[in-house]
Amino acid sequence: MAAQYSGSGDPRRTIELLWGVPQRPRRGPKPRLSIDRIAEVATRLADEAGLAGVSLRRVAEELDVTPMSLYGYVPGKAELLDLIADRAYGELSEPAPRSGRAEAGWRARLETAAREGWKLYLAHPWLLQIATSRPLLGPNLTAKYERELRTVDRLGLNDVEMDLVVGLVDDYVHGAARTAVEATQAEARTGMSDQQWWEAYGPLLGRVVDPDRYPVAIRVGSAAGAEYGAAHDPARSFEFGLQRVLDGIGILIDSRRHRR
Amino acid sequence: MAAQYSGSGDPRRTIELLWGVPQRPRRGPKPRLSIDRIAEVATRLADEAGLAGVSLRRVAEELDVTPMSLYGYVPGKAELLDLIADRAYGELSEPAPRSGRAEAGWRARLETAAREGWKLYLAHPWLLQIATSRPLLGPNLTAKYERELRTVDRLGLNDVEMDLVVGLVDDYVHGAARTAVEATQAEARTGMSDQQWWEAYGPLLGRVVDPDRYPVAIRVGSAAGAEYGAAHDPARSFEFGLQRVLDGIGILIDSRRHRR
DNA sequence: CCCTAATTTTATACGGCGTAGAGAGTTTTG
DNA sequence: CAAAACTCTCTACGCCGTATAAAATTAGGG
Repeated sequence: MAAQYSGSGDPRRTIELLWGVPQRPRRGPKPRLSIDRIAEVATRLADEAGLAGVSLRRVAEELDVTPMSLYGYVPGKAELLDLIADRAYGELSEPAPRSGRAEAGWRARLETAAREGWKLYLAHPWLLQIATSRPLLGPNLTAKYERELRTVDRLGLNDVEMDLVVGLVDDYVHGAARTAVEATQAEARTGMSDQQWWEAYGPLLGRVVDPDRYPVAIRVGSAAGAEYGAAHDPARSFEFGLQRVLDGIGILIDSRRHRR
Repeated sequence: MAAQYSGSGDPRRTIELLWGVPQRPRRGPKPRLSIDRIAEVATRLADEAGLAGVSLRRVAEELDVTPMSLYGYVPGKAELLDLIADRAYGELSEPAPRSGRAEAGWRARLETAAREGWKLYLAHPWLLQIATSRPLLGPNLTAKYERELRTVDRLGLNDVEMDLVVGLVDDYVHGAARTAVEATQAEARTGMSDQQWWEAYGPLLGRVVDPDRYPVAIRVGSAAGAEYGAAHDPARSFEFGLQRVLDGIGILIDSRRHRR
């Protein structure tokens, strides 16, 4: 899988598309489709078969329509992907109201936000592959940013630090989710469990690897494999890493608090 | 760009390919190419034009050969991508010798390892898009794992914790590098600087966004934008996040040390 | 009411992709 | 020197995104 192209067309149209600016038709035949139905189908295809399963031709077929007719609704594939990405972020909950006293629960709130992102990526793994260069800036991704910022508002951090903290958590969640999804998909694609795979090809690997070159890797790899019952335990890795990240953020927040 | 497929073929062949197990030809004409030359060209194309710029047809053309002839060296495109990925990881330095006293410098060592990964991803952004489901397990990625594990060996962490710590750092570096690369490529693709982009489309965005819904995002976004002189400052974000991650890991290491 | 302008939808086509299959050419072995 | 083993080429299939032009459909203005 590869990060997919995105947003190559006219940004003006893209923005209008994402934010649902109504279009102005008067004269011609009434449209048989809607942007929503198109996005819905594209999302379903992506969920079922990954981004590779989303082609304009397939989407059109599902809607009983010529491929080219989609271009009346969407400037191109890149914009369609942007659209379904932002829609997917819309599955996240709305921002909690801004509470008065923020001090207490920042960690629980930030943790919840991170876990929601994690779950979303596992539910729609293709999200991880959609390149959001030019930060997408759809309504739902913006809402996610807003929600995450609120978890660290009024803690003594300045605005730039808030942005950095949120960026750190997002980067970590994205990276961890990617690892998890790849582990999952490997099993789905090869039809072998981790254990089967290692039984089948471990010996071959053993014959080819020089153990003197990778002593720690071999030791740790086996220990981890034994403990997980697999090569990885993505959920556990995520939780472990999240706690460390939050610990690190906690140090920063404490230092800012004591300074006041 | 999309996370690209990887490793769909026979794992046996893939492993042999990655680890350079010599093939056994006796009879036929001598090969006009080599796996190395093919990988070299593919890497160059990826560096120049991203993964999308790598096609077997283009690689073949560069080598003055029919596309199909490549199949004599490589089982398919997926394996070729696996191959150039592992080769790229080979640009990283060799593992430092395992020092006797490890206690002191774990933080500097881990920091260096993280920064090397970061630099590698910026040098070969397509690495971020190659899906390493079935953890690739080439010699150079294994060496990277070994090297990173050694930075946290003999600090009181058990083997599983060492694996988790290294995984955390890798996930974070990957996520942060992805963000950085996307920001960079956005500028390259649109031919507009961040500033130009915002000047051109900011007003449109302002007309379409409900400011009551995103108060904190708007405040923080502007503050961050003003400070960075752009929408993001990826290098600064990376350094900031890395320090927080290391702080968090430090807490864990301290707690384990005191327990002994 | 009908013609015309605006709009949607279709048909066809181009150039790209990965790779299957069959055959031609080349080298070594018995 | 023939045959086996191997490399390489040719052709072809079914995908892809989308450019272009023509056909079908609707609404407004005279």
